[in-house]
Amino acid sequence: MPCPSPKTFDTLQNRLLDWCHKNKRILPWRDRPDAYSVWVSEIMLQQTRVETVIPYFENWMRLFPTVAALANASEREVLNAWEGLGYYSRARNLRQAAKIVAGDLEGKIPHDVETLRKLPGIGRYTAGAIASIAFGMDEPVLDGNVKRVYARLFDVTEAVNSPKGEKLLWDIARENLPKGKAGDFNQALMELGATICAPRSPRCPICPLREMCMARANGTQELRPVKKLKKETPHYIHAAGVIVGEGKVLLAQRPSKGLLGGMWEFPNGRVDGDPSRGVAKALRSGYSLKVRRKEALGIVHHAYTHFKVTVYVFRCDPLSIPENENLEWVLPGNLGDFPMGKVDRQIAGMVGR
DNA sequence: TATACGTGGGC
DNA sequence: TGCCCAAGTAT
Repeated sequence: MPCPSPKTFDTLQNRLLDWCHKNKRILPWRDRPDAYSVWVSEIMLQQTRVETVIPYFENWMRLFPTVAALANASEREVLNAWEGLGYYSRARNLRQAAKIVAGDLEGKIPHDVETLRKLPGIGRYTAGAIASIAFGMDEPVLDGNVKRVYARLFDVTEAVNSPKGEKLLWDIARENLPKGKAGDFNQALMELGATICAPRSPRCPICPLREMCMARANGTQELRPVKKLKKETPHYIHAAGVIVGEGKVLLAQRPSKGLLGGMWEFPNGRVDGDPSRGVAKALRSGYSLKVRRKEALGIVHHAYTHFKVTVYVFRCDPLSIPENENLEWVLPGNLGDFPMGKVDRQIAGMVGR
């Protein structure tokens, strides 16, 4: 009987695991094997770069070191810690989920994907990531990195953001999962996608999967993944009021759902023509505020995912302000206590100048 | 099933 | 400058 050659073990899984063991980046959550750290990092990393997440993760762990600490924190504290990270429903969902774990699950984070997925903010990807990385379960993950790696490696021509493409890729991810090593393998796949198999200019010459990728895909790598295109974003004109009375400015809290849910803002609204003519009307129709426009304070441009805005900012005098729990007079020095999106944080910087 | 949801960096 | 992209989820 012939002796098995080393090539016998030279599988996709072994190549990737071996490469990752030698080349993986040092990341703060990788020093913390506890499930809560994995959970928090996975939520923060959704649609967000590693370099952006690192300082937020470290600060978060100082403020909310355990599930119980997070469950006992206020929404305001949590949103303040999240400010600047974007997709703020992640923060509110994470806090809600922590309350469920602390209150209904004896403080124990579920090990299985079915129970994990019942928690707000945990979808198919995150459930697989927590189950495999934190608890050693044999569960696949499929994120943007894994989609790209597999789309190139297996020359997937179906759009990766179509239902058919997603189903195909989840099947591929499950079929290729090495039993007992799912956590390390999933991370290796994502690490490869992030550092070698990049969206643009993939570093194929130094890829550990080069031979098998070339053998299967034969030069189509740069054409993958295929994506359905998205539509263009509209551009809106807004007017915002810095309403000053008795040394304080008026802030409004946004509804808990939708854009910047639960965050605070300077009252503002969309205007059609000249912003200086439209500002008072916009604040009256949007907030029932009656104000008199004074001087212009500045202009803020911003691009959200689905639209762009140009915001004209005016100082205003209050004429009639309703009693409303979503409205609050704030000393300029205390504006930092109120979680805000980027646009309103910039406007806050204009106050007092 | 398509769309909404933030922000920052690269080219 | 403008567009693409990034460890997705909820509705």
